[in-house]
Amino acid sequence: MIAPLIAPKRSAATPSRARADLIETTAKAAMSLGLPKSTGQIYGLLYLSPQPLALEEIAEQLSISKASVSTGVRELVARQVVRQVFVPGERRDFYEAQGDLVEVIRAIYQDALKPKMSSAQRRLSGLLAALEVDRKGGTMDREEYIFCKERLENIGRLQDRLAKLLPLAEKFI
Amino acid sequence: MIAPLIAPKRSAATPSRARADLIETTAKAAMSLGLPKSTGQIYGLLYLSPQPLALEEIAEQLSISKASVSTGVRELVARQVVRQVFVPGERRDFYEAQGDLVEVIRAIYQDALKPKMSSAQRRLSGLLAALEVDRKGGTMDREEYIFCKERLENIGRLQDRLAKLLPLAEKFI
DNA sequence: CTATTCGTTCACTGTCGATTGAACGGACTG
DNA sequence: CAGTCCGTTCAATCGACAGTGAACGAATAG
Repeated sequence: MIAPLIAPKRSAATPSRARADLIETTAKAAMSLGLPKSTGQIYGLLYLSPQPLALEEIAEQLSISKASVSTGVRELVARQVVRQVFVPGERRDFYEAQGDLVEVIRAIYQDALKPKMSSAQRRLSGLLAALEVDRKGGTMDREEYIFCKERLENIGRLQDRLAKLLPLAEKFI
Repeated sequence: MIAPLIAPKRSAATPSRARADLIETTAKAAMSLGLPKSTGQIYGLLYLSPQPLALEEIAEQLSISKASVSTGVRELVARQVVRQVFVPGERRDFYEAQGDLVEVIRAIYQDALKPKMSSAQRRLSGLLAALEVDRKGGTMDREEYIFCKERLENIGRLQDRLAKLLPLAEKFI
């Protein structure tokens, strides 16, 4: 391939203000959720793209490496926040955002929050068991034992209420 | 001060299994919330302590530096998750955990979630304004404009529903 | 007034993870 | 069968941040 004398300097395609701003916003949102910044950028770009985008197009427009896009997109697809779509006559993979944000939240809830809730329940049982061991073992005097048991049971009550609230909230949204 | 020939090797006070487990749990919880691990450990320790603890006692029992405890405790007090209590006849500062976890959640909601919601509302308005600029400026064709506007308005609708849900959830808990 | 006790601040260090370029493997094309 | 085109993986790099030790300042005790 012969490069033109004066490089076109394609400054990451159309520099739309609104797009740039949303991408910045989703990037920060991703970071505050503990996800890589680049992953948030990818979702922001796709969310405002009428057509599905190929891996390399995403990398170009965001000025990040294909490698980052590859891993980021995989994460987003796993979380059902981005879909891979087949484009006839194209060999590359194309991606589009899950536009319905309610579905996004629902997916996060099912895949992340819900499992955490039940694992937390199990862990609390383990803690109460460990507390019994401590009492029998004489590591803890009676007064202290009662205090700790009370506090641990408070956690349990909160978990129960949260477990009831979350499904309700899911319906409300 | 003269050190004893054989150091007592005080292995961080009473090694209660239940305490150690809860501390590990709160440490992980803190990390998954983007807070330092040590901050979570501090709250876990205080949550199961019948008496308020001094700064140095916390450092000893957790085997972390006083500096870490100082900053961690400050953060926790700012979030109203730990209280500083006055102990008569003691010069040192003592701390105890806010035992009512519902209050903890309420404080987090008031100080973190609620402000984020309203800032998000403002940011969305800015995005819609930027979109108008893009249209007038010819950066974006009509079809694309309509698509983007639709998507941004979807975000707005979701924000509205969340803004209604959160206060409801607060009452339910 | 001097010495000691406490807590905070600050510069530094080590660690962890996001990002990248390069190499690789697989699938289509000519 | 070469020659591309794509996507993934891997080692290396870089930056950010938690954690530490030491120095400092304030408050109290002797």
